[in-house]
Amino acid sequence: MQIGQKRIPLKSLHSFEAAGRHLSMGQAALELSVTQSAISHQVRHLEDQLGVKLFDRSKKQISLTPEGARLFAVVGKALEDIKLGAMSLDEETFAGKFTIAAPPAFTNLWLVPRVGELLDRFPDLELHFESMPRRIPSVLPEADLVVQFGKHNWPRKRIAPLAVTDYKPVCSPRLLSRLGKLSPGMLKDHVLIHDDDGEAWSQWLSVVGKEQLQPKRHMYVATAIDALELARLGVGFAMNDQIITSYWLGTGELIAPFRQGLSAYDSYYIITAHEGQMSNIVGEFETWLRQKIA
Amino acid sequence: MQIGQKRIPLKSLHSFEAAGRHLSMGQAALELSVTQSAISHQVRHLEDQLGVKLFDRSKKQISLTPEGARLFAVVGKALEDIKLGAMSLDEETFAGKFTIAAPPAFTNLWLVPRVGELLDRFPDLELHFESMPRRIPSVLPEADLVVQFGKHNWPRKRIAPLAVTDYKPVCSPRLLSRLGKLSPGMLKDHVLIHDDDGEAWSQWLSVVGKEQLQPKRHMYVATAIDALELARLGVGFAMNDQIITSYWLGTGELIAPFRQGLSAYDSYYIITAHEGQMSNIVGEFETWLRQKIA
DNA sequence: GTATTATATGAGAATAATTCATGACGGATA
DNA sequence: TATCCGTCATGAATTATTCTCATATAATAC
Repeated sequence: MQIGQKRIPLKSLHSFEAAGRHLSMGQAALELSVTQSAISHQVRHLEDQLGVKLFDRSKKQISLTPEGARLFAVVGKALEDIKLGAMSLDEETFAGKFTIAAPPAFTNLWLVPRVGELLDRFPDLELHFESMPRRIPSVLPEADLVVQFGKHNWPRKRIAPLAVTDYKPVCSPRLLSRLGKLSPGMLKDHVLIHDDDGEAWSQWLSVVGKEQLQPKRHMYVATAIDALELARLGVGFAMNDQIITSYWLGTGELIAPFRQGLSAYDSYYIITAHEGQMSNIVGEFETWLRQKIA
Repeated sequence: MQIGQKRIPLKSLHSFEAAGRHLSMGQAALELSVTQSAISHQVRHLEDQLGVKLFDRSKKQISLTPEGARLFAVVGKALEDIKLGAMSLDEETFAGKFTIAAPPAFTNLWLVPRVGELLDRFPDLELHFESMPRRIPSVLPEADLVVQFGKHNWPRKRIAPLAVTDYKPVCSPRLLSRLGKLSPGMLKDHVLIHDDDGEAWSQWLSVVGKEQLQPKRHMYVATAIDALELARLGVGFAMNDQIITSYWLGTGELIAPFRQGLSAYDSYYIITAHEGQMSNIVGEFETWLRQKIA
């Protein structure tokens, strides 16, 4: 496929997006203050460039093809991002405010339990916690300091390793006590809980030589918080790193039944502005983070 | 500010992005196979439209202004998304998959505890849970059924009320036992925990006639999960609806010390495809949801 | 079948992007 | 400080793209 070699005609995306939203070229034309003909030409041009039919025109009303629908979702979001980004360019930022963005599970299971300390350590700050999804989003959240999982570089930002992970399966002790034998093979009778697209489990299974294993069932959640909660309730086996699981391992509500882990699966990184442009608070905060996580 | 009224000249973004990446218009020109002049014109055009200087040209090498840097981050990733989206247009989607998107706290504190039932009730589905942030995002997550907080309409989707909320402050019983008197005024000595921009608390305070109240401190988190966790740990008072708080109220780890609530603050809604295009499973799932939540 | 509504199409007009030729400016060099 | 070099800016001319206009075509409803 040669798509992607070519540059996408960005301008036609405006027409495509409007047409997709209204499911009507006429409406789209109205919104953009051009003629229906212009929309038609633009959409056609885009289809030609991509080599994919985007709309079905067989009926009276157009409808998105599956390909069109997927592109529409992506483009809609991207355009919205751009618009919002462009609109907020000249906004000022309040000084006493400090925002840290981190993966939800990191926030919930690592940061939140340490908030007491944090409030004491930085008594003058108004603290804001934001989400930094594990599936790395298209736009870096606006934050003074971002903790992200995975070595993804952002233009004009500094990235620094924070901590390496040790991925291991975890489950409820109750689930385990029912079973005598303890081998990876037994997972075939259980539910595997994923908070990614299956990558972590698949890697782990191949490390223990069971890449062909078919579990009783798969279940996919959006955050590690949910994955661990499901595991804690005895639904099945989750797979996560120690920074996050240690909270429940500590209380005894989860156990890690297998010794084998994925020690080099991926790491946590810190994203900040570059040295020069970085405020002192950010540096202090980073130091605090590193001390506590060590 | 009138930015945003105008449509952004998408085509110039290509030039801007390349120039920002190389920090050189000449390089950018080379990459895009045009002349340096073309890049210069385009960047200038973009700056004019946005009314913001994007580059500093005082030195020998151009550099992004703070505004330029922010736009660059947004645009860079948005363009990448579009490119990737366009390239992967002809991939297939798997049928036995059922995705439900809901606010993180709803997923974690309402859905997850009922997953056992859910797995029994729908034994043949591969369940996926996605996030639907409370601050309603620009693009509806791709899901068969979305639970959202607030009556926000989406083009070509069906919206139906699911449940009304009853917002009340909650805190740890430990926090409360230290205090004798129980009046909204005492909140001035405590930390207020927000999972929005302060709206819920501000409304509640005005209902109890304390709109002027200055608490000891404010603290902002991205999800209700974190807010409730902080409350549970005794950090301060969170403010949430009963569907979500009932989990911890049930275990006794949180209490709702004030009788006064915000009963009409906002509601949960279900977003699905319209009747015609909706699969049976979605209908069954919705029925299950409604029965359980009643 | 006819009216109606919606999209497609081709040619020309309008607009926008690009080039070309040149100017301007900062930094390096001697 | 004069000169050179590399980089970006600018205006007019050129080229390419986008849009409109006037119809054509197709599906639907009556």
